[in-house]
Amino acid sequence: MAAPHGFTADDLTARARIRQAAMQQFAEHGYARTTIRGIAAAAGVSPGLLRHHYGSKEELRDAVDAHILAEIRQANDAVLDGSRRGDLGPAALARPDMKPYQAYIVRALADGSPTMARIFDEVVELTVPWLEQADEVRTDGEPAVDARARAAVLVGMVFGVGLLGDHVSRALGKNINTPDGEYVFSLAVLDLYSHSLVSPELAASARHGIDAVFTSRRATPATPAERNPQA
Amino acid sequence: MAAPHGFTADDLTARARIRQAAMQQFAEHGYARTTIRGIAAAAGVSPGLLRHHYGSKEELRDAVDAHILAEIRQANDAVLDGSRRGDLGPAALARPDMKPYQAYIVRALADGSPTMARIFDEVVELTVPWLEQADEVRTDGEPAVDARARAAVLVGMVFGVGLLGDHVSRALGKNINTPDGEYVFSLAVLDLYSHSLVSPELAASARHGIDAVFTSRRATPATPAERNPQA
DNA sequence: GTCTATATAATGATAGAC
DNA sequence: GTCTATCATTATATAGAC
Repeated sequence: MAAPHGFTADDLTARARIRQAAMQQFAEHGYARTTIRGIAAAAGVSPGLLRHHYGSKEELRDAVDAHILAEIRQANDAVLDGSRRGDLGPAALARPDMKPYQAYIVRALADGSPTMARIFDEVVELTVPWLEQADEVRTDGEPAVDARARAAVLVGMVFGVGLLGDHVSRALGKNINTPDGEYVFSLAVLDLYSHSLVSPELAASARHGIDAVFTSRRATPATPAERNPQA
Repeated sequence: MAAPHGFTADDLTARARIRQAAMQQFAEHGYARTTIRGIAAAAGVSPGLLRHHYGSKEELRDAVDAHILAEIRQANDAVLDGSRRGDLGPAALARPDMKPYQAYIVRALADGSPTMARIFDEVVELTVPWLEQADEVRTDGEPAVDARARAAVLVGMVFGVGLLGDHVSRALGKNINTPDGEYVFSLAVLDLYSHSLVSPELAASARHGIDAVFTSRRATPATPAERNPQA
């Protein structure tokens, strides 16, 4: 969000500025390295005021989580009817109206926020039908694992890359937090999504390698049921 | 590693036990939340001994980084001749001999370790020829962005998912740190690698959407040079 | 609602004995 | 090489004035 349209940060109440500053600091530095004093300074208020409005550092975090959850719910209801949600899949996080919360969401996930964990799970649910749609045109037989398992891993990868943005930017030669860098990043993600990265032969070989490793390690071959835990 | 084969933790010098405990604690809790006292307790020594052997918390971190870097170099030289390295691509992290370091590497990346940043960059380099190989059999024209850009994003995703292992495990219904969970995880990753996740039509539509967003935001259409920053 | 001042706890760093 | 004891700093939590 930043400030609502037509208003600057100066127009926000101190309470809102604190929440906003906390979101930014938690997203940038993580919970542990963020200090109450740092948030207060960023919000232009005294440390004491944070306690007055939010009680403690942890309660402030909870308030930020709750606020973002509410914003997401509202954005979802406004932008999407239910029938379109399945179109999004793992790209849900990339929606323009999610942009201000992206960094916070992934950082809070890494920090163990239960609220953001729910978001994660919901995006996994969005992703299942998205993968099932791709499965329909699959030409090389049944998937090795069910769609939910693949969705969990895929969403983990898509969310997780946000935690390594500095490294991706460096390797990319462009900062992915600038419009140019974000553009290249988006195209790269889309290209990776829309193409197979290994040949069927190499995939079969890798599959045998995986089975060999885990069969010997577990001393029993995997059953189909184990490969499809949710089925 | 854990202890070298044939030896238990009790056989290691205190210095080595401290390094080992530090690696484990940094990997599990991150640098900021890990305490000197916590490491000392895990290693079964006094906090003072950490200073004696390593000087400070940050120097201890550097020592862990250097040790892991050396282990990786050694494992690379032992297991691989140069010609085989390109086969690995982003799966380099998944190599069995990298297993003990996986969690530390990705956590240290998120914590900004320059040493692990070098590892990241090297895996990106390993991944470029891997993607170029896939490009050779591509049937739908030139990639939207060059292989290095896609490699950067792909490696970011593969490494990044390790930071959200708890959430992936929950969504998966299996702990990916157990053999069963790791097996399902590996199969899911391979399946995602080896299949296109969106139809060509949907990809083209998404491409138009991306171009529309960034064209309007930047007020100038992207040039081919911008889409291929390293070319 | 907002601030200043202070209490309390945790942590990294240090000194010195064995 | 290893430990105990202590210092200095930082951060959160709290109390009370305006």
